[in-house]
Amino acid sequence: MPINQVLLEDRSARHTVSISVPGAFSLRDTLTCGQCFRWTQHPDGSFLGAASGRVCGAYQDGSSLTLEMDSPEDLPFWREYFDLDRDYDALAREFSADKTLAAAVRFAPGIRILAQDPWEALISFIISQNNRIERISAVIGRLCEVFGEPLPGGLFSFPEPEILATQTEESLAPLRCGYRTSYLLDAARRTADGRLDLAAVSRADTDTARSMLLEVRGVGPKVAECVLLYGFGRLECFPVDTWIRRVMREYYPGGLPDCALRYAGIAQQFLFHYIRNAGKQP
DNA sequence: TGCCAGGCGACGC
DNA sequence: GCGTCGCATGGC
Repeated sequence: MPINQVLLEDRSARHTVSISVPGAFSLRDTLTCGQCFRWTQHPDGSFLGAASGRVCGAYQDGSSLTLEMDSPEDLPFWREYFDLDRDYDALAREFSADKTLAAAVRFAPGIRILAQDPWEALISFIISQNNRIERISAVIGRLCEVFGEPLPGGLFSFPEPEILATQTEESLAPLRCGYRTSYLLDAARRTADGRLDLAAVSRADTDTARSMLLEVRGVGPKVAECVLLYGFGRLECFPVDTWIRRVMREYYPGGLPDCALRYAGIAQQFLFHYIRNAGKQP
């Protein structure tokens, strides 16, 4: 099975498992639909990425998903990360009560909501504001390379709050993230000194969690919603960016349909991908 | 060149 | 409370 060149060089230290996934699952759509920024695709079709200090090479062939991990004990972590144990078929049926949502699901039924690290999600979506996905990835890549720890496969960990908290606007300048630098510093310092307690956010009800995140400079309604959805698994949260605003104007002037509300965040990801990409293919 | 990007904070009213 | 504007950076 072709995983990727980088990892093959150090194969002895790695562990490969192939698992069966639902037919609709799409590794590619899941990793390239704009919810995460640290996976790269290799010419052989495999993906290489890191999350929570773990490295993963991933390759999909139909209903077979092959994961190359640091340790066999990481499998439960990656199952949860890729949300492999949720019944998305049932979800698709629920969503299909609405015509637009049904079309969005049909367009890319294999998208899954990744369970990302809260701290990484916070910083990533602060950087995402008024920015393009390619550039967000580039900035985060530099952030990890400069301030993270080296991992297998030439990757780097996401830098801890304590590391970023001791930086300055000058030392962060090489990231070229513009005016968001001060936001990033505020988030890091609050997290490092406990004014923002991500474990407490995790325990709190969603309204309380949201208000805790909104205290960070550079975190407004949209970023808070993204952090809750992608970092804390609050699947009812519904980030509204320029694309989703377009969807709302065009299809839902009266608000989201009832069938979307319970898992509005998942619906949002399908709609986001749909509005950005439908029509691009011939 | 101007416009826009997974927005937000400051400001004016 | 709501609308408008500036904001770094970079691609088209």
